[in-house]
Amino acid sequence: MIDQLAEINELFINGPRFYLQNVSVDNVIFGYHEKELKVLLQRPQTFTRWILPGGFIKKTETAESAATRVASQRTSLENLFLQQFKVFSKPGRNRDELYTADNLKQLTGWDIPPDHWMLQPFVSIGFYTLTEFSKVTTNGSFYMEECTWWDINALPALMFDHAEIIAEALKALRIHLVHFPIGYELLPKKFTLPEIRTLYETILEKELDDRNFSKKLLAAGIIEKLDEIKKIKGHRSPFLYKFNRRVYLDALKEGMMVP
Amino acid sequence: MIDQLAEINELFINGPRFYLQNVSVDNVIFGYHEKELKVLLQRPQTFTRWILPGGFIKKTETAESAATRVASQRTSLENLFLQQFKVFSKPGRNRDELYTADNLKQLTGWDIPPDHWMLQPFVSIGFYTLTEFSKVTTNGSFYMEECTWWDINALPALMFDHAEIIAEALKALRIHLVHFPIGYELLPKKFTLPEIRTLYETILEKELDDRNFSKKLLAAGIIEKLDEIKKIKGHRSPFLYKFNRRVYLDALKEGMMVP
DNA sequence: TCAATAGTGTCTCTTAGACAATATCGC
DNA sequence: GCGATATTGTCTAAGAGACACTATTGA
Repeated sequence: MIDQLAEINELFINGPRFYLQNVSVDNVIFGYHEKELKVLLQRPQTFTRWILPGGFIKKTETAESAATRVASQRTSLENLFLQQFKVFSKPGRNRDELYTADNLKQLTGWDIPPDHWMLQPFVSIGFYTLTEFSKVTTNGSFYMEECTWWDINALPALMFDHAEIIAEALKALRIHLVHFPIGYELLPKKFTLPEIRTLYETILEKELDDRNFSKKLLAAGIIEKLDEIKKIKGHRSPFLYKFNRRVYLDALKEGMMVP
Repeated sequence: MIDQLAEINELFINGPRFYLQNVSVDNVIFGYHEKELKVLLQRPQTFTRWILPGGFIKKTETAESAATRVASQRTSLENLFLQQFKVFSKPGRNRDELYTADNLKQLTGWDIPPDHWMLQPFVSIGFYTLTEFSKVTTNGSFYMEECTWWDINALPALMFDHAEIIAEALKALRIHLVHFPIGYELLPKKFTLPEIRTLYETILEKELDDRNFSKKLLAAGIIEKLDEIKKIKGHRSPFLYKFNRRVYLDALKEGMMVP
């Protein structure tokens, strides 16, 4: 916490010395767990609306490192693979009636002049990633009262253009999903066919034919059947499968159509 | 020219007031003409290496408008559709042994202090577009001695990380090409089958089967055969075709596999 | 008639997508 | 046996890709 406080002081006071100005990163961290797709949002203590986890880029790091750093400061997630998907640059995009010098002063205790660098226009580089949200512990940063998951279909009121950023990230995720396999980081080592199919169905918000779906993944060699079943009460127990890591990674590189 | 000079003065002196700092746009403008794929580059008067047409973003415009503005300042191209493809942010990416305060002073006549805002680190938003290069007249900007087309396979020495930006843009263009039709802005209203096939072959740097290629475009309805031929000396004259604009635009929206 | 290029059809193989009956488990 | 869910195969249609001969023009 000391470190974090020191970093925040540095940010407010010495920001322009260490950080790039007029550019930020915003992370859309999608979390999946048991048929639900969620997004990680945070709310600064004194604000009534929510924001994406985001931050500024140090002069000594890439945008990707900045996005990864921001994500791991807010959550227990290390080494997330965050993917650039779009730059948002509409003039006025980071003006918001809540985001004023007064409110920032109230939030931080610092005296923020109206021309403070953080109140300047910013273009934001959007990143997204997909993770298993039950594994994530969120640690709200110093000024953040809350940092929690929200269902993708029931988002709270957001600040700035962050609703638009989430919408664009979802579009990007779905396009990505159709061309590349997903699931390696999201499912347990051993999983069932209904589990992986439901994952796809949840993200795409449409039903997939069970026969065709498994046929395709098996034919491609992406997943392999194990000699075990998962005990489930009340009905037939499903077989377990595992990813073939090599084929999976090849498909990631080369691309393939999935659903 | 007066306008341009005024703008450049404003840029050097009042840059931080009107322009975003630490962010720029760089345009990879691909030009196609008769089996050749080229890239538009410029060279500042006193420099020995080349750069991409690029510039800064005004606080009152989007990154897209900035890219379009820059492109139309350097060429006769208005309303180009420039496509964001990646942000480049490696620390030190815009350091270059040629790009020093001294050299900038020599180039511009202005007294550039070593901590001038243009010498600060910049992340750059990469845009690309594809155009017919025979239609383009280049007007080098004030400090640019030359602004010319270079063959994609014989690029000159470049400054900064611009060689990498071009390589990434080409990757993006090729992926785009496989999923969406191109050619509308690149070919004359009436064109022949060999012409459009050669366009694809040039960009992809591989041969396409002439029968399958035409079959596909015709079956999709993207192009339509006309009742005219193009007179060519020395051998059989090819038929002319035109795009079906509606189908073409639909394919642009929906995506399709082309080659 | 030759050189150069354009035009065109068929076959095979793979894949996408539609579709429904049977198996297992726990109660 | 029943309720709940998992598993699995076949058929058809469309598309991808391989492949080679004929047509036209002008010199």
